[in-house]
Amino acid sequence: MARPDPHPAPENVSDAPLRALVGYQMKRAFNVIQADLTRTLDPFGLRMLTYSALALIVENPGLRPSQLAHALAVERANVVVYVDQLEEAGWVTRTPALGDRRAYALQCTLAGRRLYERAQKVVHAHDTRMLNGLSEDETATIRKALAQMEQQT
Amino acid sequence: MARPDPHPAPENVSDAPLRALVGYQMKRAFNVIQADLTRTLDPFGLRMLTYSALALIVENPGLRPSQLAHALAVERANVVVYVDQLEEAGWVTRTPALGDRRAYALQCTLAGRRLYERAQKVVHAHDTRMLNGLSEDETATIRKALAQMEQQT
DNA sequence: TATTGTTATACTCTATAACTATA
DNA sequence: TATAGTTATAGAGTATAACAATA
Repeated sequence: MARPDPHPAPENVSDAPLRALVGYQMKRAFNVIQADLTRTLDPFGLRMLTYSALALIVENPGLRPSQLAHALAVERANVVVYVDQLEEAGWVTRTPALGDRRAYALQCTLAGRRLYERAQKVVHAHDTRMLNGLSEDETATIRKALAQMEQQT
Repeated sequence: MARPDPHPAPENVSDAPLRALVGYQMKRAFNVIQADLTRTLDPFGLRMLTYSALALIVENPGLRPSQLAHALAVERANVVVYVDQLEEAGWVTRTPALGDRRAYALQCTLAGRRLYERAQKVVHAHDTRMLNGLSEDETATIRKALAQMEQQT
């Protein structure tokens, strides 16, 4: 007579111990947001990082790549790639910085500025959609908490 | 006579338009948390994903890889790699599932369970540290918001 | 036909190390 | 010596496509 399966597949998978971790919830939420934002920006030829880099260059003409790296909280080496892509697409220019021949001044082109303005609309709409159903107080709390987590070493 | 630099480096880089996006704040906070958790788990030979996979296997003996993929919200193909790593380290076993010769039942070993219990402590401490200074109400709000963002398509 | 586990692959994000030109 | 930009590289996360075995 056959004995019952010693390892039956669980019918209800419990992830309670993981769900208890805010860090785990953050990861899951962020993955969904990231994927959604990637789809949102794809028609513009941008990704979250190239959009962010473009935004900073539009807002801060003459920005140096090292400043951009610091503002984005990534290594300088990675910024090179983002700027390469933005430059190849004709949205950003590198011009030699006066007064320091090692450095470059980043500027957006007219096409770059216009692209940013169009993309900004959909990004903000995406962000609003993400917060759909949350009160202003709740949103403020989230902003505060995220800012604090970022500081927390 | 030299004209002034037409592209001086901005003295204060403005990232206000990006900071206005909760998605951007999420990304920054998550990067910090992720890096910190990676360092926390490194001494155990685990990463966030292998820790999560191990947790689910410990809590749900007999779990199928496809169930694990669903629970982790990743593709089945990626789960293969996590289970490979956990199996090679001797923390998890794959045994043929009775009743479906395509499937496997995942089980943790005694070493796997003990590792999980030790790692769980530091992970929970990490999570608590991350929320340091936030009230219970605020934490509850964040949990609610994150859960909702994850649902938001 | 559909599903399970798997392999192979590609793209992205991130970091580190080392190089060059310049400061 | 130190810094700015760069190149090369490696590890990790994620997704898609396609396959064999089985349902």
